[in-house]
Amino acid sequence: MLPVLPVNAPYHHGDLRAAALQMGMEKLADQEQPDLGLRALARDLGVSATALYRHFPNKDALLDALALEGLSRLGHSQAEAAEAAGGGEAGFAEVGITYVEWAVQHPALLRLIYSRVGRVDLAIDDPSAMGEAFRQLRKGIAAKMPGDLAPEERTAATLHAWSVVHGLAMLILDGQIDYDPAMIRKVVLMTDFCAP
Amino acid sequence: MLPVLPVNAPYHHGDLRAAALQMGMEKLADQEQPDLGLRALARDLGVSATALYRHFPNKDALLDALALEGLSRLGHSQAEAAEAAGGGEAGFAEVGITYVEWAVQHPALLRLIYSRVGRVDLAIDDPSAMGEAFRQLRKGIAAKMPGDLAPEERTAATLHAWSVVHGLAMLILDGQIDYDPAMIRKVVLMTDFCAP
DNA sequence: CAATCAATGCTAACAGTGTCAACATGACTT
DNA sequence: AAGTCATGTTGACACTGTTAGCATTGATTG
Repeated sequence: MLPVLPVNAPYHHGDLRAAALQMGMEKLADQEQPDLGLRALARDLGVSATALYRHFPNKDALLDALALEGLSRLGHSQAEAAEAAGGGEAGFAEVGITYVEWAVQHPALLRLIYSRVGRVDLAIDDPSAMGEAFRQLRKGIAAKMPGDLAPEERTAATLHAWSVVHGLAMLILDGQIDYDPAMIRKVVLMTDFCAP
Repeated sequence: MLPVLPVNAPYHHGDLRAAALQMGMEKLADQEQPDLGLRALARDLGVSATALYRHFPNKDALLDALALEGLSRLGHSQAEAAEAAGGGEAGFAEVGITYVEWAVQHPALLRLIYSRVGRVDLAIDDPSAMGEAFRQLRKGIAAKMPGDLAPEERTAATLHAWSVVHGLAMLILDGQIDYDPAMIRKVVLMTDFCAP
């Protein structure tokens, strides 16, 4: 977290935007509840606070960018897990479990994502970002459910699965329940959609 | 939100602590994402910022107190709903649904609760607060499940039910899914614990 | 009843923040 | 080589949480 290029630093940084995002990601990875202050971040980058305004309109935009990047990484992890499990129903289960495991491994980042994902600006930047991250979930659910289900039931089942993994992740992050991989598996797989 | 007692205000407020909590609750009820600044709150109370330090050691303590009060109200709503439904299995379902509905009606407050409920200070203030709010849930789950279930399965089922309602509430609050009472019912009631 | 004292209020100040305006530097274009 | 524009800088403003020190009051004593 030391200033980058402390000596012989050229007047122009080269790629401050990327450096800021990387530094932000590191802070999010290191601390559980990092204070992503604009000034503090600039200080760690060895740059004046206002320099960041050449790359982001304001602090919110910077945090949105970090959240967007996190969302992308989460989506990739899920897709990887699904593929590794051979897709299909097993792959789908893995997507849900991966969601929770990823959240445990990146608590600050997931929290940032969810604190900003409802904001308009983020949606404007990339309307499909959320869909990208959760498309895996929806697709898997559709494949898993009986084909003759009413659309309403289908929607309910999708929301149910999504709620389980998201709620479980949040409760673990907030320290309400202990982290236990086996228990996570059990809870996520419990969503079985037995006929109503 | 105008200053209380703007004229002829006595030097001593009377019960500033209660007034601050009430004002905070009003702000939480009014705005979706209120900025509960200590100074701003004091201004609205018609009082100097530092006066609040006679009643709360710091801002965190004030927010903790608000979160604690919110937790209590949530618990009461759930207990009421369970009783109104006649207890038992129907009552239990109502507890879950009430959780989500309450979250929708008090978005800022629920968010505050969950942003602070993991903190040590809150637990120290009232170790049983969280248990109080969710005891309804656990009790209901225990009554609903088959009696011969292994403890591990029982725990998993409890976490599952908790995760569903909490995740659903969060997703609605974050604007990920639309508010639809009928759909909420359907999703919550979908937790059926069919034999594994 | 008067004196004291603790509770509760106040102002002033400090460090920190996000943000804007105005100026400086340097890399690329013509 | 000259000029332009992206990118950096300093300085300032308004805001925040917090502390120290002082003022006022209601309650508790002698």
